[in-house]
Amino acid sequence: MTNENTVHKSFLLSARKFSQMTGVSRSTLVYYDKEGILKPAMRDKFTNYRYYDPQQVITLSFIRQCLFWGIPLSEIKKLLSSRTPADFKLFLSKQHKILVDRLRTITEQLSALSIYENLIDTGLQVNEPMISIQEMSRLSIRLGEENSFRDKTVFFESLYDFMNEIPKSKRYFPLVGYYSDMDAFLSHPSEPTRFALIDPDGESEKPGCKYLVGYARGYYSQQNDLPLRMKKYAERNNLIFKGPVYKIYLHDEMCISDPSQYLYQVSAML
Amino acid sequence: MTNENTVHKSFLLSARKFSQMTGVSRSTLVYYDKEGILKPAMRDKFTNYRYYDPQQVITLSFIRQCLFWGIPLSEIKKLLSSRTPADFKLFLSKQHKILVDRLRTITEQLSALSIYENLIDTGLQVNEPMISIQEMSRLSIRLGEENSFRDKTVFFESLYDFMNEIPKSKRYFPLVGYYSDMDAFLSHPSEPTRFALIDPDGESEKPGCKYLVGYARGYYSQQNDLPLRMKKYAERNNLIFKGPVYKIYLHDEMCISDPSQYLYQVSAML
DNA sequence: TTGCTCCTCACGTCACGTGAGGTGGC
DNA sequence: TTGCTCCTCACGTCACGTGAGGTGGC
Repeated sequence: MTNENTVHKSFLLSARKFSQMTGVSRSTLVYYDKEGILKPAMRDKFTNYRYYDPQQVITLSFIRQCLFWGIPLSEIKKLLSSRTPADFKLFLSKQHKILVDRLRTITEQLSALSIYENLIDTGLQVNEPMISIQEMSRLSIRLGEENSFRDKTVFFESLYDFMNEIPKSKRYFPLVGYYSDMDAFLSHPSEPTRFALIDPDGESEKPGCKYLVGYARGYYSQQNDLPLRMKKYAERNNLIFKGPVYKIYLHDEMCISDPSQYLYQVSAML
Repeated sequence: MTNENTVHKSFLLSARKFSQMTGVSRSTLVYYDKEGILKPAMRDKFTNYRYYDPQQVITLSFIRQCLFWGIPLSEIKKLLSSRTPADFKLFLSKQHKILVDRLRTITEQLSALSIYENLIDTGLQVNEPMISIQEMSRLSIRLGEENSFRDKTVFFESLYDFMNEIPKSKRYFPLVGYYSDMDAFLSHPSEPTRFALIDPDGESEKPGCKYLVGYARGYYSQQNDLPLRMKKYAERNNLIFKGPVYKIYLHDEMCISDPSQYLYQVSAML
């Protein structure tokens, strides 16, 4: 009897061995046993030890692969009991779509990350009080509708309208205030004509050309003397503003806790 | 008093409004409140209702962004209380690496998926009993060490050795049996000289050229008459085998429950 | 009174991980 | 007796979701 058992077990694997070979923890194996996902091929009648068939490595790798793809164990259980190549082909094409979606999301996230990294870097190197003429390169943006600023909640009402327009997946791109021209910026510096996002897939653009560029700190709806300083600078240097003005936050809520210290860059097209 | 309260609340947002504007559920907001992640700007003294400041939309979007990046709430809490642009830049570059890793993993998964989809498709269209000469295209593979097949557990011992050689992230690619030549395949059809994976990043290759191709069903270590049939076919047609033989499972554990029905393709280089 | 919004509190989820306490054979 | 491997069972985790039961102002 004992002999028979030993012979029988000789090609089976103990829980520890099975765990080591597959890289799946023993507690996970116990869990799969309890849930009926993967029962050991044999149980010792006296010690109740679990013994696995080498074949089961393959079932296990199937389970793990499905889990990686985000399929819940309950679904996997169904798949384990009945699958045909045709079924599985359908299933794989579903997974294919899911992975392509994930890929797109991550690519977008990486774009956003790079943009933020650049903005923060720029902000760290900036000479804040200085106003200067800069050749800036093209920037893809996503432009919102025109703002109305009807009642007292001014800034945020409009911002919400804008935020609701854009798909959720895009909301992590940095926010831009767009002013149709320098007059709009001068008369209402905290009320941009439109909101925009820096978005590599955006359909609008901030053109690449010469800009008059200044920096200041403050919260979104806060006012200061930057508009006037830029105007005076232009007058002294006989500059003429020929297009829209962009307000871009270099250091915003992502990296600064105190809203009064947000750092932004204003660039007015020349 | 009531009046003052109303005036005060006029620019604040009720829990429902705040939830709607941000797309974050109310139960999540309650949770963040309890955990001290995001406390409402005000609480009504009588009803205990939560009221949020429009500014808090921004803090919330920061939290959500971090969660998306896989940062636990406990970490986010720390980040919220103290962050400088320089800190945050470091933090972002960490996240950058994580995202690049995820991207690579998903790209690999997509490759594996496409390979499986192709194999399954091929298997569905195959005329099983037929042996034929086919021009096959090049295939990147990852070749393992030579097998020894020392004791009784033959097939699986060697398979484990091979599986342990390759990184875990690669283990989902389809398995291939590699035989150094036709004689090796004929004498030990269930004991490949080496194991291999179909892997686009593999350093070895199954060359693109003419092969004698046959199909059969059965489990990994199972034997049948395919080797002999291929040999006879070659003799009748005066074919000479000039290189290794590859055994590729078209339908394996991924799509068939019954191991005796696994479908494989054997291609012998001509 | 009814309907509305919001509250608190307890429990569930999902795929495990982590001990505590016990067992059988060398 | 000690050390080893394995067992079972209960509870924790993490970021919420889901009710149950209650409240205050129109």
